[in-house]
Order: sequence, then C-alpha cells, then structure tokens
Amino acid sequence: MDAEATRDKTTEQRLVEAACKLFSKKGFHEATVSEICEEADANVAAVNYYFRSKDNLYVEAWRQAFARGLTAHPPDGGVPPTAPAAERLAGRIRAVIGRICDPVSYEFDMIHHEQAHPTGLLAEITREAIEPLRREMLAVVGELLGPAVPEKTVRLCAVSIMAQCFHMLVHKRSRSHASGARRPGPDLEFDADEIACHITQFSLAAIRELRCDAGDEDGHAT
Amino acid sequence: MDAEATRDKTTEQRLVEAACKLFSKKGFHEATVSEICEEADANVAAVNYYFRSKDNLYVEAWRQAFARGLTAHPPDGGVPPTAPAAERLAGRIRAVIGRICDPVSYEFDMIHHEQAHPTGLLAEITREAIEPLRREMLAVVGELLGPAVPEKTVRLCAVSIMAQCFHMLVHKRSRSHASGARRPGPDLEFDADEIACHITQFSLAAIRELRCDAGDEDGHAT
DNA sequence: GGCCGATTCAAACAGCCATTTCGCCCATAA
DNA sequence: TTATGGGCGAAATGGCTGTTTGAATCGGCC
Repeated sequence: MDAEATRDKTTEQRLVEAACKLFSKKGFHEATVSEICEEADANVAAVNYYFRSKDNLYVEAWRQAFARGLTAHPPDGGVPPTAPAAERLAGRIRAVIGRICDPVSYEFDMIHHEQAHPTGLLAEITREAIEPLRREMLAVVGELLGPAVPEKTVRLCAVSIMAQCFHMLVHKRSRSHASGARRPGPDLEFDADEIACHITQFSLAAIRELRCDAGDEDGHAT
Repeated sequence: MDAEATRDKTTEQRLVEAACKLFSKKGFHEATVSEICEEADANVAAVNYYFRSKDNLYVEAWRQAFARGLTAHPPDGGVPPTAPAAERLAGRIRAVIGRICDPVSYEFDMIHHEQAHPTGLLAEITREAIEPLRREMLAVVGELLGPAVPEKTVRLCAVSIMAQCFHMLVHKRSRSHASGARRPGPDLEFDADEIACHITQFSLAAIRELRCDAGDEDGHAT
C-alpha cells in the first residue's frame, strides 16, 4: 500500500497523507506518532522534525485534506447559481454526501472525531472554513422557504439537512468497523447517490410543506 | 459536588456514577481511572476491586445509564399506542430529544463517542438495547408512509429522523465545550421542546409528501 | 478482647506515549 | 580529496496509563 506513496513523494508529504489516513480513522489521541511514521515509511522523529509537534501535524493534515476535498467535490455540486434553488440544494447535498462517502476524503471523518471529542486544535480553523459553506446553505434554504418564514426556522431546516448528511459518517464508520466480520447483509446496501437523492427528496418535501405552514405550528401533538 | 454522592451511596455505586459522568464527557480512552476514582472519592484500586477492569466498568456504566434514561424518558413519549401515528411519532421524537438534552442522561453521549470511535465494548449490548426501539420507529414511520411505499424508503426516512435527533449531541457538546468562553449568543438558544417540535414538523411534512410521491422519484436534478 | 473477612490505601509495576538526543549517512561544493 | 549541512535513524527520556500488590483499616461476631 505504500508502494505508490514511496515513489517520488517527499517524506513531509508522506507524513501528511499517513496522518490524514490514521487521524481520520482513529482520531487525534488514538492515532499514535509511531503508527503514522510507520505508515509513511519514516522514522519516529520525522514528525517532530518537519512539524514541531503532533498537534501541528494534525492541523496541517486537516488543512490539506479539507482543501483537497473541496476541489474534488465543489460545494455547489456543479450546479450553476442561475439554476432553481431546489436544484442548487440538491447539488450541495450531493457534494457533501460525495465528500463524506469518498473513501479518500478524510476531512469529514476528522471533524466527526472532533465533534464527539474536541481537541480544540481544529476549532478555529474549521469554523472559518465551514462558515461560508454554512452561509450559502442558509441562503438556499431561505430562498426555498420564502421571505415569510422566520430566520430561526431557516436555521433549523438547514441543521436538519446537514444532520442527515453528517449521519452518513456514522454509517460509514460502522460499516468499515464491521467489515470482514460478516457480509454487509441485504439491509445496508446504500450508495452515495441513493443517499443524496433521498436526503434531497426528504428535505425538499419538508421545506415545501413548511413553506405553506408559515405562522401555523399546531402540526404536532401537545 | 461529591457532598451528596458521599452521603449514603456505596463506593461501587459512586464509581458507576462518576464513570457515567466522565465516560460521557471524554469517552472511554480519555477518561482515566484516576479521574473517575477521584470524582467518586475512591482509591485508584477500587475500579479493579469492584469491577475487574476499566472495560467492565465502562459496560456497567452504560448499562445503568441506559436503564435509568429509559425509565426517566419512556420511549413512546407518554403517547398511548391507540393515538394516531403522527402523534406517536411526535412522542418518540420528544422522548429521544429529551434523553439527549437531559444533562444527567449519559447514555447517548457515550454512544456518541462510540459512534465516532468504537471500542467494540458496547457493540453487542447497544444493538440489543436499541433494536426494539428501532423496530418501533420503523413501524410508526411505515404506518405514516402507507403500504404503497417500499421498505427501503421507510428505512431511509427513519434514518433521516434519527439523524436529526442525534445531531443534537453535537450541539450539546459544542455548547458545553465553549461554555464560559463566551455568552451563548443569540443564535443558539435552542431548548429541547423547540428542537423536538421542529424535527417533528419537518419530518411529518416530508413524510406527508413522500407518501404521495411513492414510485415517483424524479424530484431531484440529475 | 481477639479473630476474620471485606474494604481501603499508598506504592510500585509494566507498558505505551510524544518528544529529544546525538551521531550517522550522503549529496553537494570547494 | 575534504568540509559542510540537511535529512535521517536507533535509542533514551520523562510522563502518563491501567493494573497489581501487600499492608493497613474497618465493622461485625465468637
């Protein structure tokens, strides 16, 4: 597996790639420097030589993983800004799901670990990186809901959509964790397109109805 | 904080409670035996005396936390089985959100850590414990969608609903992690009822539309 | 009191971790 | 050729971990 990695890449780059792979799989504390260096065919001291600490390697790994994922999966999903809002939402959902389900896309797995167990090292940098994406998502959802719907509802709907996307991280991890133990079974054969399609349909359906129900909120039992 | 804990409870019980608190906050590996024993006003050797290892304490802590949460927040939300399916779904969502947002409800936080970073220690036990809840949720969603909708759609919708609920774990953690750093701000003042209400409205709206769209799936841009 | 089993304790143990040290290798330049 | 300096590596360091040990302490019972 390191045959191609050892080819022509520099040790520093191999370290970052190995760090991405192991940090995304095990999280910051569980991924050891020894493992990373072994994966990168480098000495244990290499991490502290190129980066001054494990912390810095962590931040650098996320930075590169995020940048690479952003170019591999453009956040608008390839849908032009002139397209109808529904299609733009579909594109964004497809982009996020694509990044999450991409096996060589490590940034979301690292965020997943960070969400459950924050180290604080990525707090600032992730907020800055994700903020524009969040704003764009809010804009699309707001456009779909119309001006009559309060801003808080827009935020809640956007959270509902992102929550469905992020949940794929759990599925992805439980799948890879149980791989080999048994055949995947007939009840979990989801692929990225199918998931993105469902989330889009589900969310658009909900938004269409909430659009009419603006100001009317007795749809629940209380 | 240990004044009430030291009152009359046995050391074994204090250990389990301290373990719940710290395991749910830091996860299995980061919560150290020393911390737990200090929190429980017990000696370091107490864990290995009462439980034979940290692993067993972990399992026992989750077991008790789950059982207590289940009685504090009945999974049907107090809605009788004779009520309409929409109200039963609302009750189940309210129950899950209530358990997640309850500050002394540790079981979901522990699962959250397990999802991002599985130790394998809770794999079997959680699946057994959650399976009936999952089946009941599938039944309610299936009833709402009607018999014409394929089973895979039912599962996807149920996942969409649970994903929204589970996402509150992220909010809860980021809130508690940043508490004291700054005032919560005007944009994140969600409470459990409001969240549960939104998820219910959002999901019921989506289900109502998907019910009609059975067999028709060109609602997305491709 | 005197014994005894259950509990608690301080200390030590072995193992793993990130980090550092210091010397080796080796391409390059003089 | 020798000198240089960046990259590299084996081994050591100090700190933290879960676990064990063996003695001290406690409460109940003859």
